[in-house]
Amino acid sequence: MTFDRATLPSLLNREQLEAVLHGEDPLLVLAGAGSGKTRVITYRIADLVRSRGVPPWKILAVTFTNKAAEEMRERLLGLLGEEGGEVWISTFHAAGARILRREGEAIGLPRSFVVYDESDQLSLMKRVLEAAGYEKRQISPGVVLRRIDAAKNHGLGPDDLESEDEADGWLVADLYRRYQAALREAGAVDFGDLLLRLFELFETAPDVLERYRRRFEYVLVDEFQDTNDVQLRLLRMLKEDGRGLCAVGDDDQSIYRWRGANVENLLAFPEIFPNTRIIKLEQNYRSTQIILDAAHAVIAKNPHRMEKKLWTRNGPGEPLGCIVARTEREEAERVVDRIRASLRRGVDPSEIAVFYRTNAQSRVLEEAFRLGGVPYQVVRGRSFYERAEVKDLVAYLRLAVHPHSDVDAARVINKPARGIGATTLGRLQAAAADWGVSLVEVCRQAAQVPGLSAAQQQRARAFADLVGRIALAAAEGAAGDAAEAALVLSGLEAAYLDEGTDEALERLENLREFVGAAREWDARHQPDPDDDVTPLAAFLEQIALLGDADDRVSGPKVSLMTLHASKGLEFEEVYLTGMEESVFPHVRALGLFGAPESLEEERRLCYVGFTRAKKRLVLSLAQSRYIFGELRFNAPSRFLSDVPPRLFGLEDQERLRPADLEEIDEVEDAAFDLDEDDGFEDDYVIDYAWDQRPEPRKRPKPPRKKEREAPALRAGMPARHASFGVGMIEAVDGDKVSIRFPGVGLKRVMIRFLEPV
DNA sequence: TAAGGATATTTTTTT
DNA sequence: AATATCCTTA
Repeated sequence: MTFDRATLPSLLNREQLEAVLHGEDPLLVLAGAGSGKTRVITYRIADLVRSRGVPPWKILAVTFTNKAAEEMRERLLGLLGEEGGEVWISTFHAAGARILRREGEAIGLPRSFVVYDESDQLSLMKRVLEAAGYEKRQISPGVVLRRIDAAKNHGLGPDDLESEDEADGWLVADLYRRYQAALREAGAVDFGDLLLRLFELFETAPDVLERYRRRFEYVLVDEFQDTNDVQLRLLRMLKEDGRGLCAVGDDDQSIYRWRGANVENLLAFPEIFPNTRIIKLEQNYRSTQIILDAAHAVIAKNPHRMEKKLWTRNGPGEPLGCIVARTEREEAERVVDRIRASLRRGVDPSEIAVFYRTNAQSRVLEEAFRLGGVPYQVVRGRSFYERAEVKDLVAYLRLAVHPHSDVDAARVINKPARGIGATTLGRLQAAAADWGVSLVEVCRQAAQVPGLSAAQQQRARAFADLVGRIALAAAEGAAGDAAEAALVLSGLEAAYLDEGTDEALERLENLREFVGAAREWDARHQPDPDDDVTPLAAFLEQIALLGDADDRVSGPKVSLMTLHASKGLEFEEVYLTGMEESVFPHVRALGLFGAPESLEEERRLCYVGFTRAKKRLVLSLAQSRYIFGELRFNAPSRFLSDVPPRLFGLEDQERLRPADLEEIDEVEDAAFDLDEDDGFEDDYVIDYAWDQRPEPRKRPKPPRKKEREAPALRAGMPARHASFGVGMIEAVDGDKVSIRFPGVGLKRVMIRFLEPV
């Protein structure tokens, strides 16, 4: 597939075509869900390059997630071939990191700076609080960090906070200053800094700004409704008059207000940049009319929005589905049952998704999927790199690149245990504060530290030594070699092997997988001659910014994710779970807790969720659910009653009553023949479940595990199976039993999937 | 100093 | 329910 301008009219509708061919004046594309905005952006870039002779490296395309960037890059490669790879496509944050890496020395940022993620920030803030002499109980590091982060998103420094009317502004300002100083000492930046310090760079070094101004002749920004104030400021610096700037967005899909996103940026775009051409894309190519009507019914209740209504030629489609369960467990099981029915009908598992409001809801769902033997995949941003053992190894590697990173040093100084406990660490940290040097440096000069015994001095020196040796290995080789060296030299490998428990071996397995990921990265990335950064430093940056490298998923699977993670994706079948007041909309958006604006954001989130579905949308709820380990009874979500009953197939009714939902639910279950036995489970489902790699994080308590693994079962005993219900055992054979379920017939199933009655 | 148990605290969403 | 933190004991 290559690009040819002449074919565009046959590929695009009138508005899309206009957006693609539009000239240099600022352009704002208001693109409803599923209206083909990625298509517009990619074709516009292709047209700039092929028809208008713009060198690809003069184009910057900014996306909101790394996933979106990846997808766009692929599409461009398809349209433009190799040249497509020369377009700069990345998130704002990744672009910031890249520019700071090259130019940051102008504002005192070392070339090898590390990017701190949330947990790094937290440990740093804890240390800051301690050093500042605040009582631990009085100030929560998390709260302070949230305040600082909010300030950074608005482009505010400590001084700006001091003048705020908030009574504790001075306190936050004080901690903000100390926190920044600590980051600077560690040679680190946090997420907010990637933007804010870029701004600082452009302000202090006009020549640098000028270079990038000239370089980025065309800038395209996707998901513009979710940009924050600093991002807008950066754009205004790069494109003062807006010429060559194209923003694409949808105010109805703004769901990151809590992170500093400001819809006003989108609404005010035409005023900020004079001569803006506005193009609306309202034809939807993704969903059925029923799904669009449902989404519209929910979003229309928001007062402040640019009125637009999506339409489609796809036809009405089938009515919405509905599940009313008694408990969250039952909800999960019923969702899985319906999915199994769909799979039997031949729907591709990768075309099915289950959404939820909070990550915590995934646990029960995962269990149900595992028990039901349906292949699934949790789409989580960065779970792998958040595992404790992986973070440990990363800490060693970051120390190798940057020995000043005290957070990392403190993390691994006694990992594996090498006799440097809390007391010794405290003394070392005190000395580091006194002398104004890093923890590793203090360790090197341990003899000078007051109060250390000879043995402790020796251990501390050995640690400094270790860091040096890993650094040596890292300087020479690729990221993979460095990771391997860290794993072995640190003693982590030996310690896990020594421990020898299943858990330890699993952690070690994760670390080996990490080494593998590093090697794979080495193979795929040739060093950028511009950057003069070691492969290891580049790899570390990539894992700080980017999530799980787990996109090399094997085989088709059902996707589980939060509503936020679903943005930009589409599936034939979508299950939206937890449709209950105070789950969705979330408690914190309701009544006492939330401002009215947060309820509006929940509504937009619902709109986003609905519009992911192409053909079938099922809404589910549980009448009772454990929250914080406490049983709660929640009313059905207000979003359910916003949906006109006719969309559920109830023709002659004005309003939806709770009882109606249950009725629809029952009718549907019957329609799907959920009890049908067609051998599907045996061939596909159950075996698969047995293969599935266990989730490392979940380790059932030993007594329960035992019971699960080997219940004492004999012929004649009853047992319960998650999907088939209670049946009578007829024969036991190794780890399988033959068991007869009423209405299902005789089945051979793994004992593991049975529960005693 | 390390390990294990009791107790407090937490969860909205993520670059 | 699951974790982080504190506290006791060996």
